[in-house]
Parts: sequence; structure tokens; C-alpha cells
Amino acid sequence: MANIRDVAKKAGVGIATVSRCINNDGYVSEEVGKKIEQAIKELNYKPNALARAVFTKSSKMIGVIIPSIVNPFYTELSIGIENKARENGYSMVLSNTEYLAGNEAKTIEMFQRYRVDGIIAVDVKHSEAYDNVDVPIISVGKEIPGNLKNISSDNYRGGCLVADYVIKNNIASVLHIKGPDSLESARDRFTGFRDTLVAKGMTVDCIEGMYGEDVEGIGAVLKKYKFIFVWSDDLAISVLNECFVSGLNVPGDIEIVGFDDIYYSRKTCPPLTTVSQKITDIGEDAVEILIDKIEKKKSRRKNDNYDVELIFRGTTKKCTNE
Amino acid sequence: MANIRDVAKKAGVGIATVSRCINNDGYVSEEVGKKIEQAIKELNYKPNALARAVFTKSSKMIGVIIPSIVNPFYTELSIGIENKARENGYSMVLSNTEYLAGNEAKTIEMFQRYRVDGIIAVDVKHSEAYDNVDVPIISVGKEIPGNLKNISSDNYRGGCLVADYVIKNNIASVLHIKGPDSLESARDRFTGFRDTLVAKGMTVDCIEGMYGEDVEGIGAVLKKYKFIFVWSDDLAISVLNECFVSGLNVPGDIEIVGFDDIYYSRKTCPPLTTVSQKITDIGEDAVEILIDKIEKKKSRRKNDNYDVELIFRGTTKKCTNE
DNA sequence: ATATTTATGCCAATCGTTTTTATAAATATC
DNA sequence: GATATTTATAAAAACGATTGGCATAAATAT
Repeated sequence: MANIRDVAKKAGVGIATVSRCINNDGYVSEEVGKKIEQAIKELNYKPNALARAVFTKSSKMIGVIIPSIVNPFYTELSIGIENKARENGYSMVLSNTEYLAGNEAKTIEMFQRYRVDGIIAVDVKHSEAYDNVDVPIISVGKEIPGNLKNISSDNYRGGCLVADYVIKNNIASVLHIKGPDSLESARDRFTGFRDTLVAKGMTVDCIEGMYGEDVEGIGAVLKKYKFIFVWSDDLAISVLNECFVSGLNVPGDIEIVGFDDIYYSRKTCPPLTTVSQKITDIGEDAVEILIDKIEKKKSRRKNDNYDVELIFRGTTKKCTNE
Repeated sequence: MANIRDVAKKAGVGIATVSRCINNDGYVSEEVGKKIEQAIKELNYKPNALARAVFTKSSKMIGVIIPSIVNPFYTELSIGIENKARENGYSMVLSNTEYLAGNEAKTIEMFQRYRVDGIIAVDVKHSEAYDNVDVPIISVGKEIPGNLKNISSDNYRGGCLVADYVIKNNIASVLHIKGPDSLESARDRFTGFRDTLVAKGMTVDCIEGMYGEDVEGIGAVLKKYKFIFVWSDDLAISVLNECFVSGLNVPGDIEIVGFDDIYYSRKTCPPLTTVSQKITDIGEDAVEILIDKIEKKKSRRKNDNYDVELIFRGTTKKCTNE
């Protein structure tokens, strides 16, 4: 592949001039500019971003770590991130850990070797792995100790909103399926839900679940409840399926509420009532905060906790919290 | 961040020795090796993959282009790709075009600047964009003219399998919802289905659809049919939802079959009958073929067309093709 | 005792950029 | 018309790695 020297030779100028022309920085005359453009086109020259990165000590790459790439919540987030990154002249490098701490460590190692300018880590599992990383890191959804920036939705309030519905409709037997304890978001969703119910003298049972397999065959358990709050839509969809398999009518026999508002939650039968997050805002803000850190600007003030909203669809009997 | 010179100084050896030690190539004594390892650890040194890439003219990155990152079919494929790539010492850089030809062109430009060693393009939309790219390219799912390797499932046969079910059960009114005409896979699924039916003197109606919005509110249309074959699971899930909204019982009033066997098709109510692809095989083989090309080995012979299978779940009345 | 092999580490060139410095030409200022 | 400034270009140094050739020392062979 052609390099900058080839272009310079073809255009009959020095390499520095070509460099200035490409980055349109410094002086370059109209006439010479044309010649260079021409040479670039003829040679199909693409500046080598790697060589540039070595010199400038900035790769213009942002590394993003998500725990599951088949879960639309994470991928929708990554869309917001990629768009905003591209808008600011950065490229996104996405890596999926499949919830494996080992993969997370490997990814971080890889990111460091490729000299990404910053990292956005979503729902991190293996927080020690970030300890000696010396590029800016934004943690989404979970608090990493240290001086990094953490942003997430107001998960606690999301739990409260769901509890409000339960209280308003005076539903007696309630189950929560809680996410892994290592996730702050999972803990907050539960405590918000529980605290609000307990304040009204109500109780809630709780079991833990992460993947679809964790709820397989629990139809008998579900039958004991009238209302289930599931910590994530991904899992709620599995729960809904279990209800179907067990012959439970939703929302007639049992009501279900999820969390995340992923793409497919609109498509279930019936469509899933869920707590929606400002997912695009979070992704975009994460990038802006990160880039401010990378470029050492004073960070524009952003939210730490993003608003959530209860979206009523078909898995609840009532369609309002009033 | 520490560089190789710092490590050499700390260990009291030359740079070349450190390099040899890292790449364990050439002679390095036990004793000196230990000292270098120690220095690397103390300085938290990570070899600069960019600088290495500049010199070796190999970035060890594979660029992957998919049209939609919220569609689990593409992300599941990317998992196979990433695993195999990692296994062979390559990193995957994933880019999502959101079905936009403009994004596809931008991505290819980006991949070239970052000097990826090869590209895997899935269901390409803008095939001219690949014309002057001079790294190996594997096209998955669509034929790109030129001398690149194209691999995909046996989509035609998938269509035939579904038709066999229709014939066996003597279903009268049949609709196919076809994917975009620009996709070879979409065309093949349709022609396989139609050819088989027509050979038995049956007929099939056909409409085109891509995104969920394309089937919104078509309940009235659906009511006219007893069987619908949808070109992708992603869309079939939307169709199933439309049936629910319109009060059609599946599979009682109408039967539905999808294609792809994505993660969520197991979770619908009822679970979706679908044509399953050897998705992991395809991803892994794509990488192997690509790496063989990159490293100029003679390519191990791989399939061009991967086998498909009809998986019976709940959206069909019968659970067999016998 | 000398020649050869083996083991080890250093030096310098190289990859494709960007950036600093130097220099020449064109224009502005007095 | 002489000097100062601006504009335009080129040559050279640097970025952080790899690598072939060279130098040295020790071990072995002749």
C-alpha cells in the first residue's frame, strides 16, 4: 500500500507538505494542494493511522467493554457510544466478555497494547482488572472504586416506581428476581423496590437469577405469586416464556414487569411492561465525559444518575400508576 | 507509559534483548530473562502493538462489518468470529452499519486507515465500497463479485424444508415475507420455498419486509393466510406480535416459521419454529479462511454452503416433517 | 595452541507518520 | 529601495517497536 513518501514523490513535493495538506494544518498553496489530492487519489493512498498514533501518542480509539453482545440493552448502548465517538473523530472498539472475568482481563490487556485513548466499561465484573490502567475510564452501571467516573440510571428510583404500582393496586404476593449481587444496579433495583414496599408494611420474596437457564422450569414457583418484578428485560422475557409453558395467563394470573426496555420487549406477547432507561443519553454522555478527560478539558457537568420511566404495556393489568 | 527502552535500562540490557525476550525468539539466557520479566512487571510495561504493527506491517486486527448489532443473529456470529480470531492471535474490531450504506463506506475507510489485516463483511449492502480494498475479504451471506471468498448457509434448501412442511400438511393459503432483494440470502430463501411449492402445483403470495415497522398493522392481511414463512427471525418475532395484537391464535389460526434461530426465538410465546443455521461454524470458518489468506497459506478446504435444519417449536401445529 | 561453534547482547537501520527547524520567495512596511 | 513580515516548502529528528549484522565470550573441536 502506498505511503506518504510515494504521494510526495508523485506530487513532486516534500513529505512534510503532504502531511500538512492531509491534516490541513499549516501552509499549503492551492496549486500544490491540488497536485497532492490528485496523487492521493491516483495511488488510493490511506494515511496509516497506526503510524500516526505512534507519533502523536493518541490512537483515537475508544475501547468499550460490555458483558453480553446478544443482549440488546448493551448493544443499543453501544450504538449511542459509537455515534458520539465518530462525531468527535474517534473510533469505537467493542469487546464482549460473555460475563467472563477472564475475558475482561484479556480485553483490558489488549486495549492497553493497542493504546486506546480511553475505556468505557459497562457493568464491570472484575473491577480489580482496571486498577493499573492509566487511561481514562468511565464505568457505566457499576461503581468502580478509585477516581474514575461512574454513571448509571437511577436504578433505585426504578425499583420505587414498580413498587408504587404494586401498592396502588394492592397486590398481595410479590416476587423479585434479582440480578447478581456484584452489580450495583441489580442491588439498587431491589432495594428501591423493597424499601418502598416495606414502608407500606408489605413484603417481597426474592430469588437471584442472571441467565435464561436460571429460571428454567420454575413455573411451580411462579404460580405462588401475583406479581413478579424481574431485574432485566432479557431475563423477564425468559420468565414470560416460563409462564406460557406453565399455562399461566399474563397478566390475568400473574403480572410481570422488567427493566431496561430493550428492543424485543416491545415484541413479546403480550408486550412487556418495563422500566425504561435513557439509554442513548447514557451512551452519548459517557463518550463526552470520556473525551473531555482524554483531552483534559474541564468536564462539562453531566448527570450521574439518569432518569427512568415506567412504560406500561401488556404484562400488567392496569396501564397507569395514577 | 513505559517503553521498551525503559525496560531495557531497568533490566540493564539492550533493547533488542528485551524485544527477543518478549517475542521469545532468538537467544536469551535464563538469568537475563528473569531480570527482564521483573522489570516489565515493575514498570507495568505493555508492548505497543501499534508500533509493532507499523514495523511488521501487520496489525493483527480483523475488521468485521455487520448490518445490525441489536439483531442477535449477527452478534452470535460475531462471537464465533471473535473466539476463533483470539485463538489465532488476532483481535476483532466490530463495526455496525445500522443497514446504512454510508456507514459501511466509512467503516471500510476506517479499517483501511487502521490497517486491519483482513475483513469479514456480513450481508453487505454497498458492495462497490469493497472494490479497491487490498486486504483479504470474506463475504458472509452475500456474493460480492470479484475474487473474494463468499460463504453462507444453504438458504435455498432452507426454503425447501419449510415448503416440505406446507406440502406434507396440505396447507392452502400461504404467505412469504421476503427480505430485501439486494440480499442473495433473502432471494434464495424465497426461491427455494416457491420452487418447491410450485412443483407441487401450489402457490404462494409474497410481500417484502425488513424492519419491524414494515409489518406494523398488517393484521388484516395476515388473517387471510393459514401459514406464513418469514425470511428472518427478527421480523418473525414482529409478525408474531402482530398476530397477538390482532387476536389471531398461533398456531391455531395461523402458523409461522422464521429463519436464523436467534437467541430470542426460543423465548417467544409460543416459541418460534425456525430454520436454524450453523452460525458458529460459519463464523469460525470465516476466520480460518481469512487467516489462511492473510498468511498466504493454501486455504484448507471449507464449505461454501452450510447445512440448515428446521427446528420445530410452538408456532407450527405439527412438530415433524415426516 | 588454534580454529570453530555456540551463546549472548549491542548497534543501527527501518516502518510511516508528525513536527521542529531552516530557508527561500512573496508581500508589507517605512 | 531596504528591511520586516508573512507564506510556502523541504530536510531532518522523533515516536516505539523489530531485526539483521556485528562483536564478544565461552565452550568445544581439531
